Amino acid sequence: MARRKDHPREELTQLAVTCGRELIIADGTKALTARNVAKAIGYTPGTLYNLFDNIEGLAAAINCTTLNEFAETISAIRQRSSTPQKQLEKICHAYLKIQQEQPALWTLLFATPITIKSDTYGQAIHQVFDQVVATIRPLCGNKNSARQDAKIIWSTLHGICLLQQHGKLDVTKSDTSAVLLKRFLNQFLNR
Amino acid sequence: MARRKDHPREELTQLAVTCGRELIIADGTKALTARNVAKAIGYTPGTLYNLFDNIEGLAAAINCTTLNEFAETISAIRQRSSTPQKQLEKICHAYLKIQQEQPALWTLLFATPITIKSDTYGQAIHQVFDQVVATIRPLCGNKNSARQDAKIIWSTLHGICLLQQHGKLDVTKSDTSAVLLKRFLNQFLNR
DNA sequence: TATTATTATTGAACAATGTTCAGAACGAAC
DNA sequence: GTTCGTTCTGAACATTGTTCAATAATAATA
Repeated sequence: MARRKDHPREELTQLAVTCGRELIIADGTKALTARNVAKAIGYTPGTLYNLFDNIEGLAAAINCTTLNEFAETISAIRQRSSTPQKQLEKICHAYLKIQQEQPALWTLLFATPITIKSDTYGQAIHQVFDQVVATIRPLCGNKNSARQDAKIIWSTLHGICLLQQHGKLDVTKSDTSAVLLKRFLNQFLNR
Repeated sequence: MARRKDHPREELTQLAVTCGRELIIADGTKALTARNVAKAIGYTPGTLYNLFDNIEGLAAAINCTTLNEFAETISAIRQRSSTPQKQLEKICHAYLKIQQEQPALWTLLFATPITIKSDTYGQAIHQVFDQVVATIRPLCGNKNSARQDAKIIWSTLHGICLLQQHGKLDVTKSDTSAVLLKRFLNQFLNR
């Protein structure tokens, strides 16, 4: 039996998140099973249910780390880049990059239904989204329309990546997600 | 035992699709299980695997009917409405309407990963999508940009509905999917 | 130090899922 | 009536998530 307090609870939770993440990166979202994760952290399935309400709780925790990383990336972009427009473009491309480089993590985050009710999760999303709103604000008239525009841009990013993922609708060389994004931003912002 | 040829194969397939659809409408996508459908059509689970490769095959068949209905709706809109712009608006609202009135069917169609490889499925999608392209074409310069714009609009519709579904990012009364759609179309098309 | 209390962990169990397949039931053909 | 080819069954298997009484390990206490 694993020794008690080999890992304090907080550390064990973090370990589960890390191992779950690696399982997903290695073998896709379907690899995130209770038994797989338990084995990876050297415990039995039951222990996971001391750490999370259910397996969705673990998924949500993994998504939070992805979101936090993205929030960091955005923060760096906003500090470095010059104009709001340039910042926005880079943020959008950073979004696309997540899907390109970590498709499985992106899938868990944005293409897997998470029906959980968690403040932490909502906060993690807003740490990303609110920065998008703030970046757009100078490009819009008032605060309200900035939120709306942010939601629209966010939605479009989502949708473009979903098209990309399914390989449907011939997202071929000429219509890559980057091309679609560029066209969208041009037409949507230059008005 | 159910009698042989009580239903010819084609009819039985259709029955499974219809019953599966009703199960989904009644109890959500999670109700689409092999045993549930088998029970509903008065057969045993094994029989379903004579009709479909796997349960995803049934899901795909159900999605095809949803897509075909949508294609019909679009066709009617294009015949009745006046300008291409007006047509496009109505098509987009018809998309939103599917999610509003049949959320579970919409979820199966657009928010559930279907990894199947089927010509029929691809055709059904294109029967919808190609009409969107055709509608947009008069609003664009050339054919290529029409396809790109159609993909962008399609993506945005997707994304807006996903926001709506998750209830994330405060899609409140003031920022309904209809409001976001209107703003998007205005800014994206009136350039 | 010995005993008790607390807590973490196990591991076996349950229900529900998709899926397979040998064999039974059936209709048709001869 | 016998045979043949389908269709359908229903029991099985593997995997899921999830629970929970029992147990082992530590902490607290006498």
